[in-house]
Parts: sequence; C-alpha cells; structure tokens
Amino acid sequence: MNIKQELPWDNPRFRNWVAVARACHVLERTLAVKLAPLDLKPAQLDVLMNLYRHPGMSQHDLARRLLVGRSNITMLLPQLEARGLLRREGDQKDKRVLRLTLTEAGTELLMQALKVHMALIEKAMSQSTPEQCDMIGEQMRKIADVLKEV
Amino acid sequence: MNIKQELPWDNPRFRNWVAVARACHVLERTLAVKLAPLDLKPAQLDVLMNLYRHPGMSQHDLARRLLVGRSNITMLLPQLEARGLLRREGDQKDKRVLRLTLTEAGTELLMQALKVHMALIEKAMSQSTPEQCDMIGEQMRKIADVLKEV
DNA sequence: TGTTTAATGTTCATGTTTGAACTATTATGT
DNA sequence: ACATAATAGTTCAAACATGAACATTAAACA
Repeated sequence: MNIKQELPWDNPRFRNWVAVARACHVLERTLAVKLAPLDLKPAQLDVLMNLYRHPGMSQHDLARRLLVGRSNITMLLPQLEARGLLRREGDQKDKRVLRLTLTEAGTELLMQALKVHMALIEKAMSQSTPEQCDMIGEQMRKIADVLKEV
Repeated sequence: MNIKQELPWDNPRFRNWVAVARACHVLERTLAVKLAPLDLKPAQLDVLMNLYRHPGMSQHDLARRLLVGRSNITMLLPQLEARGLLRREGDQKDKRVLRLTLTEAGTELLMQALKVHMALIEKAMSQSTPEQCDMIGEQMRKIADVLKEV
C-alpha cells in the first residue's frame, strides 16, 4: 500500500478547521469554569436557553435541537426540575409527550448565566470586525447544513 | 432584580458564535460515524495525529495539546498500545516520563483515518473561498489565544 | 548533602453521554 | 375495526471524561 498522500497539514482547509475546533473546545472549557459559581454546566445552560426561546417544547424536540440523544435529555432534566428551574407537563392531546417550560427561577438563573456566556463570547469575538463576525456565522451555518445531508 | 437586559439572541456575536459551536458539534458527530469502520474514535484520531507530528512526545505534552487532563491520556493510551498502534518507552534521562511514538500499523491506520477526516472537512469548507477560509482560521486562532489568558 | 518543592504518570470515585431494549401511546393501512 | 408502524419517553449497562489523591522521580535551595 502506498502510504504517500497529500498530508492534511499542508491543506489550508484542514489547518483552519483544526483552529475552529480548538477555539470551540477552549471556549467550552472556559465557559464551564465561569458557570461553576452558578452550579450550572454548559449542557444545562443549553437546555435553559432553548426552553426560553421555545416554551412548550417536547423532550424529543429539545434533543434534536441540542444534537444529543433522547436518553440524554431524560437524564438531564430531573436535576433541573428538582431545582425548580423548569416544569414538565403532559400534553393533553398526545399523552406521550411532555411539554417543557421554564419557571421564574429558571428564567432568572438563565439571565445570570447569559451574562457570563455573553461576556465570554464578547471577549472571544472582540478581535473580529462585525463583517468578519457575520461572515464566520454565515459560513458555519452553511457547514451545518451541508453536513446534515452526509 | 431587574431581569431585563440585552438579550443575546439580538447580538450578532452571540448568534454567530452559536453557529460556530453547532458546526463543530455536527462535524464531530459526523466524523465519529465515518470513523466507526476503522474502529477509531475522534479522540483517538487526535492522539495519532499528534504523535505523527511530534514523535517522542510525553503524555503530559500530549494532554496539553489535546486540552484534556493527564488522567484522560492514561485511560486512552492502553487501548491503542494494545492494538499495536503506538509504543510507550521510558525516557532514559527522566525516569518519570514516557515517550510516545507511532508504530508502522499506527501510521498506516492514521493515513486511512486522515482520508476520511480530510474528505469531511473538504466537504464542509468547500462553500468558502480560500480567503474566507483563511480568515476564519486566523480569527479562531486569535480566539484561542485570547481565552488562554482568561 | 539533605530537605522541600515540583513534575510525571496512575488510580479511583464521580458524573456524563451514548445506544439498545423496553413501555405506552398514536398513526397508518387494509 | 384491527393489525402494523411509528413515535415519545424511560431504563440500563457500557464507554468516556474529569479531578483529587497518590507514588515515583527530578529540581531547587538551604
């Protein structure tokens, strides 16, 4: 077998994507540290954010939005529900689904967490011009779309 | 407490960063699926890539490059070593450190995995011009740098 | 030298994520 | 209507990551 091939490290696309992945990883870790005082994990923040924007979501919808399995949601929610941050109520029309909504406390905690998250992102993206920032977002949305079809 | 504040979803930086995180997440999941036939996880591919580029690394160096804890490396390597993909050899001068190198088999598997990884990244980034791609990489490297100091 | 401090890697307990099998409910098709 | 499919959520075991405590070795320094 010929092991010779164009090595990815010479390829700009490869090198640049690696940079994207690293930046994501670093920001995620940093966020985890900054959220610790609120006793909140990044994954839990994602839940609260989605429920704020889409009240009444089902667990399945939530799982798809978060790109995780349904069982993950099942494991994740009871902690948040026990802390009084959200409610799970059975749908009347379809007895299979549980509708999720934030409580007052959940909304309030979310707002505090968002300040932390926002500050971190501001710091991270402060070096890019608005045009660069928008361009990055645009390309990334394209990437997510393209990969859905793979 | 005044819960009112500028909501992040109105903020371009926030929305665009969310897109970055989603793209990363999707690509990582897709890579995991594509690597499955090689019986390799993305984390393991990261190990092989780093050992290929930096033969003789210590476990500590590897952990720092991968942005994970040392214990993670300790748990990760024995599987790869048992499969004959890498060697761990004690350093002569410093008896604490283990030097890591790829075997022939490890290099060969890496090359196969890189084809998969490369194809995926090509597909993902194919919608960006070279200039856009470089700009993205540049900004992401800045982000990783900025966050190191937080 | 001898003592203290730091670094490397391991172990272990904890918490997270995952996918497959399962129950209960609804949709579909004949 | 009835049998079959599909869907929502749960359970469970296995894989994985994490951080603190630990043993061994090296470095600093008194």
